[in-house]
Amino acid sequence: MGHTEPVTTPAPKGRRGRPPRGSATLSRDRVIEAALALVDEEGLDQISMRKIAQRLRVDPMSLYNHVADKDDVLDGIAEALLAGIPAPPADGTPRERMEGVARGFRAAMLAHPRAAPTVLTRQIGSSAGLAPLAAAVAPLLDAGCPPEQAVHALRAALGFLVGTLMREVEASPSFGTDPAAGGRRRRTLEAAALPSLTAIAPHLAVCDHEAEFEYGLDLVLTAIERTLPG
Amino acid sequence: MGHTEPVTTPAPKGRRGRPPRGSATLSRDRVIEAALALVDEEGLDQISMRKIAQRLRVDPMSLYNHVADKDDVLDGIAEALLAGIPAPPADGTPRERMEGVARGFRAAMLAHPRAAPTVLTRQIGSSAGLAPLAAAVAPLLDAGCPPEQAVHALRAALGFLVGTLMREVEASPSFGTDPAAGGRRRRTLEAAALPSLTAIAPHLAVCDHEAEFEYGLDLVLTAIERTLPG
DNA sequence: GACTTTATACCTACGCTGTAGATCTCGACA
DNA sequence: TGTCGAGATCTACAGCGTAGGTATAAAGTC
Repeated sequence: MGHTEPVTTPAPKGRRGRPPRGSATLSRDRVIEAALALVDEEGLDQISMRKIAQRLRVDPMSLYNHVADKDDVLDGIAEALLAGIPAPPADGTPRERMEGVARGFRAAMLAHPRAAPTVLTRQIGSSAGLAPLAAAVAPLLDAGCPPEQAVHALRAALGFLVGTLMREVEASPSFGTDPAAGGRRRRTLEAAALPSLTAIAPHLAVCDHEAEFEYGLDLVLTAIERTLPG
Repeated sequence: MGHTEPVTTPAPKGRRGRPPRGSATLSRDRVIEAALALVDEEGLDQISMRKIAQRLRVDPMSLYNHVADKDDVLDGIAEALLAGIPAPPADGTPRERMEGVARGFRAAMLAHPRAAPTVLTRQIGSSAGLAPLAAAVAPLLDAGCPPEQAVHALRAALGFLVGTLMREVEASPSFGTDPAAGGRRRRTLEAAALPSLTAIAPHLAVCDHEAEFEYGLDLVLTAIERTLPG
């Protein structure tokens, strides 16, 4: 019960000014780390500059010494997630290498599902995503694919990845996956008048994300493979 | 210059209570229509209950007689967009019919690009999306595709659609499309150290969304077609 | 050592947000 | 005519992002 504080007081009881040398100082990385932890726990829409500051036991305005604004924090979170993509193996068939990048990307997003939309739903201004991008094109170019076509293929594949991962992290339309898990009033697909829907309804009700991902990835990569010369 | 009002006053100068018979009354549809118009003009992140009310010349709290909360408004916008998908032709090859649904979906989203994320980035609790869904599966089932596989194909295709449209409406990672258009500090892909990137950089700089969409759609639908029996 | 500069922390305050709760006023039904 | 309830307004609150100001100690300069 020791000392009692007004509960809203940050921490070092109002000591102002530059912190003395020994003390743990703030930094952009610490801010973003705290923000990410908060997102993991409470969700993207629940974070606020004030809560981040509270977690760091610091005044909210102090954050602005290390971060431009809230948007900058979200950018930082996105960078952190992208940095979590493992470097893919440089050997193997082109197909295997592309699968490696795709799976690495997926794994990085699923490591922080609630934060994933920072990557999937924003323009990323950072260069953190360039390495995986390069790793994804390289196999195509190595296989003799003309650059222009490689870009087409890349965009198609990225489209699939983004859309599919959005569904996995429940940030996207999903029709019937996981009843009761979705927000609010998830109605039970009364479908009725639409015969083709009643035919597939039972299969819509289940969704093994991993299997679904692999199915689609195979579809897309096979299609891309077929456009390669030779 | 007639009558001057404090500018923040809604409209009928504070008349309280149930509106007299002749006057135009509020309704859920009117609220959502106004909200959609506002999103079209100012963007999703700029709308607020207060601005919607102002546009309707009504007190902010009046909206709550017709709408549960702000989230409900966004749901309504999503429904409105989905309702804009034209009914696809019921004849033609399976391929043509699926293309029809996909293009209709795209057209409906591009009709309100700034509102599109309400559809693309939320779980939709409404049945407004069921008709297009049914229209998309029907060709597969008609072609003898087993229901389970049809669902896999559907999910893969939807993933591609969502991801690609997110990029088109600039709500998603896009690497280098349309320089200067993107938010804030769109850096010029200094890439440098990554040779495979410098090889494709010029092609990353241009992006014809329509062509890109058709390329990917062809890729995906061809792949799906190949899994059909016969 | 003394003086200045600079980085970093805190504090106050503003305008905006979503919305709970109370109040008023009319049309509709008894 | 009396009562009721739907639908509008008004007031108010807690929370948000952040502009602007102030204090303090470290680092740089002589």
